[in-house]
Amino acid sequence: MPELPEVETVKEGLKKILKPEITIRDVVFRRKDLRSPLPLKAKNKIIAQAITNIERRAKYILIHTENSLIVSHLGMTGSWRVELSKKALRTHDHVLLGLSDDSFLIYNDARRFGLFDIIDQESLKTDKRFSLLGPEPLSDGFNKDYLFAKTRQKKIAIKQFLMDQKNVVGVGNIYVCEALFVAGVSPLLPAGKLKVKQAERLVLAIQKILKQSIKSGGSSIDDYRTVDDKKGSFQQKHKVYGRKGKACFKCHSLLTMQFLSGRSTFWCETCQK
DNA sequence: CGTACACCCTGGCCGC
DNA sequence: TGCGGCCAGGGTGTAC
Repeated sequence: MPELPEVETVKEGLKKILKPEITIRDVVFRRKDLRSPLPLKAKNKIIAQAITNIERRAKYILIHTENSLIVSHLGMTGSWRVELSKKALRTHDHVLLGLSDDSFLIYNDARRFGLFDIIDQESLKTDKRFSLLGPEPLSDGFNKDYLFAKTRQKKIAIKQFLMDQKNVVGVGNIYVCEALFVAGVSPLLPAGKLKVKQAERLVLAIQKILKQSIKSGGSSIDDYRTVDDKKGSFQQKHKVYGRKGKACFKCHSLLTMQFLSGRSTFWCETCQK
């Protein structure tokens, strides 16, 4: 579910709430693990610590404290929200951060594909989860020359290439479909066959789609919610995702859906070559 | 190394 | 109304 626009929206929402003077008063883990074990022993590292900064890297949210770093990933169904009382707890609320303003920051994740970890600030550089990541799609490092060079000799489909976080981060199943449509590139095209022109159109399309979605607060198909527990609205602007058998907005032929490495893939066979 | 695939897990929806 | 099957925005481990 959450791709770059959703994670960015959640990060911005957390930033508004977690003012610099706020400290973490208490940490409660309501189960032992999500996808990986919860850092049961490391929780003392963040107790009584002030929150100093919050940033997003790829689809991860990084909450800096004075001495440590909270690493969070929303997986498919993760969310962060704030409550003023423990009476408001819901099923799948797995981590509670009690804050110095008496509110609770809560990580909820039905499918538990997400991540909540506490690491040392220095380990960020060496941590395997981060050291192998590709460039941010909205940074200068992601440009047509990079994409063209990086795709050379690659046989995998361009869609899979773009979803591989080693090549570029933050792009998931929805936005890759949308960006490929905007760029007029077939998801099945072997990455190595991409022309310079197509690489240029793809970079621009990815950046445009991601920026538009961030403005809409992301796409809420099902579970995704902002920190205020609201839905994003970009799903209303999807041109191909979820529109199998419906008319293409450009040429009116019927959109195709096919599974590609287990992920549903939507596109227009007429407009995307 | 690159690629393909199963798997982790719960819930909602669809068809019977 | 109930139930089984299928599908879902992600990432990783394993096998070739």
